[in-house]
Amino acid sequence: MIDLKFPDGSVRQYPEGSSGRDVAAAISKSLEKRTLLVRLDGELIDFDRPLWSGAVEFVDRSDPDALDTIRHDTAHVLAEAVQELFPGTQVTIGPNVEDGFYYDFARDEPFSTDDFAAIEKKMREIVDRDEKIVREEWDRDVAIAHFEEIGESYKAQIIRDIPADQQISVYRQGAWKDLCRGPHLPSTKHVGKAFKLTKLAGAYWRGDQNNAQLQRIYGTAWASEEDLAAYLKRVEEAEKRDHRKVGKAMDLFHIQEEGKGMVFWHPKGWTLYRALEAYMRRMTEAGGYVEVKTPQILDRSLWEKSGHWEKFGHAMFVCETDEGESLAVKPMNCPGHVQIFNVGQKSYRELPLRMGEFGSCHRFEPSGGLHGIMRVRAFTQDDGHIFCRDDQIESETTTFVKLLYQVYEDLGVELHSVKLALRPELRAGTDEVWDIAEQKLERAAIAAGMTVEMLPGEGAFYGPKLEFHLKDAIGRTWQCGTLQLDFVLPERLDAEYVGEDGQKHRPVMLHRAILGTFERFLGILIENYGGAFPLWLSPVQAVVATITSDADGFADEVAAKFKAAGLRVETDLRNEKVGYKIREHSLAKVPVIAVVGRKEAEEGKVAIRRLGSQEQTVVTVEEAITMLTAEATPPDLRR
RNA sequence: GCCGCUUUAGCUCAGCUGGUAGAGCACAUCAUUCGUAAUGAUGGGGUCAGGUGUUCGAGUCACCUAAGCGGCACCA
Repeated sequence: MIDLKFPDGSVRQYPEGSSGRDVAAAISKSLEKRTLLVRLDGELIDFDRPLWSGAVEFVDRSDPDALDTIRHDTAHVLAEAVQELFPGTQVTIGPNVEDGFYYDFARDEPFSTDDFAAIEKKMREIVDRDEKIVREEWDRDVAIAHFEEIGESYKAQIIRDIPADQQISVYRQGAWKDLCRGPHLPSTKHVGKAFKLTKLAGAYWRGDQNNAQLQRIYGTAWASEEDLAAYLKRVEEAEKRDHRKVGKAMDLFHIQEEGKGMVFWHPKGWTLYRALEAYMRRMTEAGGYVEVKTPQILDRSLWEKSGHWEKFGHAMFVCETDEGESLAVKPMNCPGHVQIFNVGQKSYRELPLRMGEFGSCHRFEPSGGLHGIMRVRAFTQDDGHIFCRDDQIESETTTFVKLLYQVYEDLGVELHSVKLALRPELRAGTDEVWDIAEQKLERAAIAAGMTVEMLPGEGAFYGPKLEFHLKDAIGRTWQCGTLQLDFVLPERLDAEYVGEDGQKHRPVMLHRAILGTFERFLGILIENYGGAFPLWLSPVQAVVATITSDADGFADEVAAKFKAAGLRVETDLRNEKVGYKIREHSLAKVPVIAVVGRKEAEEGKVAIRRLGSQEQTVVTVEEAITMLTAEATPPDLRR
């Protein structure tokens, strides 16, 4: 007998070998009918799989765990459909991901998105066939031989790599079967039809570009048609906030063929950029940084010495002079900052020395990785290097994280996640140094109150790094802020200070950025606000629009007063109806429209209309200025 | 860089099975002076991304190149 504990606390005994279905059926017909999976001691298992003693819960369609399984099963249905329609296609892996799933196929012929309709149709057929999904446990050698025999070499490879002590389970749905850990739904009917294939992509086998490239089909799947429709609607809405669209519509910037990955900032975009830059300059100065400026191009020898040439030489823009010199456009600012640190003698009394630069860098990024202004070849980092002693790492980390949090809060962005990237395969520095660096950074992160996700192998070549990720409009995450601990560069570039003991010591270097790059961060900001920026960031803060030309003189007067008060203002004196002007400036996301007609001109007032509201507030010009300048004050200057 | 897709007027997009380009918005001119999300009329504007080929004839078909988009890989 097995003992099952139910959510209400009761414990009951069932015969050995009872499945979730047996137990549910004994309780009620409707429970059996709506249940898809069983949660046994927190682990999700098949409804028809024999249970063992533990705490049991029945999982129905509304459970988030069920949704993950629905997505995973949809991937299986996709694979079955594809193999039915395109014989000879090999299956590999097909996990569920956020909002959906994908499946990687190996096939000589390319798939096309034109195939999606036929595949979806076949998938619906499979759902209608209501194939039972049955778990089988196989012997490894039998499984390997079987999958080899049917030409599924990727599956055979996967089985070979499964640790010897692990059970090999195969799920059979109808005539189709797939190696899978499970769990799965009882039958294909339960997958439902709230799915849609969304995109087609190439993906390397096991994520390694030295391996074969597979064809990945992505899809989305939901528990109900309504959820699917809502999701598609959400995506559609999010796409409208795309920084490339908004950037074009608001005339903020453009990129053209002759400057791939390089941004032409237009007047409005540059105004936004400068508002952000001015804010960052104040924040970093207040944070105890000294600002510097270092050369754009430096001799190759310096990059060789720093180690960047070896690792990233291929991605650097290089110039050769007629005199035979070889120089590189800086891909980063660190070596330059060390040069400044190295001039003269530094005392321990000067540490921590926080050095900042809005450093314009260039990197020859792979063409396929470029993305709007988020991933570019020419960018400006809000870079900074903190030279400090070992015993200052923790407090400097805490101070930095505090500053970063303050900036993100001021800018209204939400931190998605913090990750700690650990030693990569190709790296500088000894393992002992890395042990210390990783340990120190983790401890400092914990001390700063962060929960961090570990990323083995993803660190910089000179040290581990903390990554601060933000989300774009459609949910992709981007690394923005970073804090990197570095024992290697000071060594390579001979940075030293005189300690309390009169001896020379190596400082530790903390590389850090809050925005990461202005380009990427502005991309995120544009998408987060959908172009409707808070007043202090808005490129055009107010438009003074006339109703008739009688008010032209007064409108100019109002605009002049706004401008004198520091507001970014434009006038709209065109011979157009006021409704037309309102529409146009609203679409242009101008936060404040000050309408003036004959009445306002006589009374010295303006009718203020805010973006997103139909309301009008009629106030004197002076009242408007007081109100708007207060709101247009950057957050750090209000404190 | 790799895989798939896309590229037509300043912008957003039509253009069927090949028969030498079209809409809306924008722009210009004229009329209209109007009270909070589109006033009307007229007009100008295109080497159909670039190239090569097939064809009597190519925006349309094939191939090459480039950029963009979606992923993958990369990301100091």
